[in-house]
Amino acid sequence: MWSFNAQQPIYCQLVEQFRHKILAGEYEPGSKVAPVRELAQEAQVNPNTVQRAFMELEREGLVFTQRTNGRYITSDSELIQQHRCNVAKQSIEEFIYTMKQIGFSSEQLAEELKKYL
Amino acid sequence: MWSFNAQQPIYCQLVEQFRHKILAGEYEPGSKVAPVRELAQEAQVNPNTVQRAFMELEREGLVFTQRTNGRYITSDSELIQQHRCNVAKQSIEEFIYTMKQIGFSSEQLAEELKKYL
Amino acid sequence: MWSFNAQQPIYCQLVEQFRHKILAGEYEPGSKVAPVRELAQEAQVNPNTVQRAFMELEREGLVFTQRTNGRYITSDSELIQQHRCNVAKQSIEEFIYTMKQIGFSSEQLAEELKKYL
Amino acid sequence: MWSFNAQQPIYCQLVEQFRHKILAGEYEPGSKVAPVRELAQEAQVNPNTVQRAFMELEREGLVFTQRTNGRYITSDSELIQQHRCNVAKQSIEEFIYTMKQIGFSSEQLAEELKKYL
DNA sequence: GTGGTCTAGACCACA
DNA sequence: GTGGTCTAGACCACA
Repeated sequence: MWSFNAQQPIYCQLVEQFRHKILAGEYEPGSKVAPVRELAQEAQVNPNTVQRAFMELEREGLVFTQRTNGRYITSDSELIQQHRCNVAKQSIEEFIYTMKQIGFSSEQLAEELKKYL
Repeated sequence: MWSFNAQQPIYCQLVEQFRHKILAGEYEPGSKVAPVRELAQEAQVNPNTVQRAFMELEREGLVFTQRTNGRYITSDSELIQQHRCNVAKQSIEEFIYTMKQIGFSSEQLAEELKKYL
Repeated sequence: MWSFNAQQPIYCQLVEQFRHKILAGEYEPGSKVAPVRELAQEAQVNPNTVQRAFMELEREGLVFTQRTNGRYITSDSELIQQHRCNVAKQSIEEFIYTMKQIGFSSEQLAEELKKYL
Repeated sequence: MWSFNAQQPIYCQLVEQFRHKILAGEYEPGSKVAPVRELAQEAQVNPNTVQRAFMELEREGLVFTQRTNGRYITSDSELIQQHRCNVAKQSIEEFIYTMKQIGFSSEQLAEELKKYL
């Protein structure tokens, strides 16, 4: 379930995967997150690395900590929507940028995409 | 003309930008490449960094060195086409992967993309 | 009425808020304090947490327990005055310390303060 | 020169002290910051702890990293001014809040402050 | 039991 | 040489 590449820091990949699960609703708003140590074991990484990933997600407001009680996914579904739109936008823009850079027109790009959908 | 972010090694960003210019035909097949020192000055980076970028492009076959005479873009336009398809494919797959991960269906994804084209 | 931040232990915030109410005379000297369970419910915290806050206030002498009869605010108004002066002093010194640290002179500090009074 | 209390995490105290030195101009805008390892030894803490403090300062934009070359204080003196005003404002508001809470009027507060200036 | 902090130490990429 | 990442492991406060 958890796999990492060597190009990017593990904690960054953790952040991205957690974030996407939250944005997809796979982790339900308001639900409790598994303990750091448990996730660490599951993902086969050090608890500190998971901790660091959550620091970032908390900064983004997608997750919050209840002292001594554990972590929770935000219940603010509007915030989740906002983040989802942002990630989508960024993903689309990066995609278009690359395709144009290697010489695809808007039409060719859309045409090419269809083959993979 | 040359700009770099701090997240990624500069030489990687150079490779990507050179590659895209080759694949887009901006650097013509068979044409001579400017000397490393010149490019280094132009991009405001260390010549070693440009050197390292070319090592990668040579490994990919997009560029070759003629001893004592300088570097050239490959004339093998089929190879260029292949690379162009690969980059497009990879870009498309990564795009689709991310969008699906955050809960977009194929239709929604295509719909959303249209807004930005 | 009771609100807490996540940066500081709740019992510390309770201590501070109780103390300030005593020092301001909002809780009258010699008056009876509401039962721990009641306060806990009112503040939406665990009774143990309120208990711990009172232990600290008792250590400071601002509150005392009459076995089986409940807790009372001290009647020693001189002690209250002393504490009030201490808190004020500490607050002032910390304020001046910070302002000087970021480069405000005594005059600038006083000037700046006026804007907010 | 570097001293820490036990109430607050060391990395937070480091952040605060670095920040104040930047805001006071003690660390000049654009100047190079000593290497993490050096600062760690100077402050008698682990390099990771210093590292963590800088992560926060970078997030605030007061400091930036030049890959493999070291860290620098921001040259954006307007940003520094903004932060300085913010810290001052927060410090003043907290000071006023506490003093009022323990029963000082604006006049009494100003009066009391004078004694310490 | 939960998260938070800190250390010692290793290893890596970059330039 | 510089910063960045990661691990193992210890210890703490809180509730």
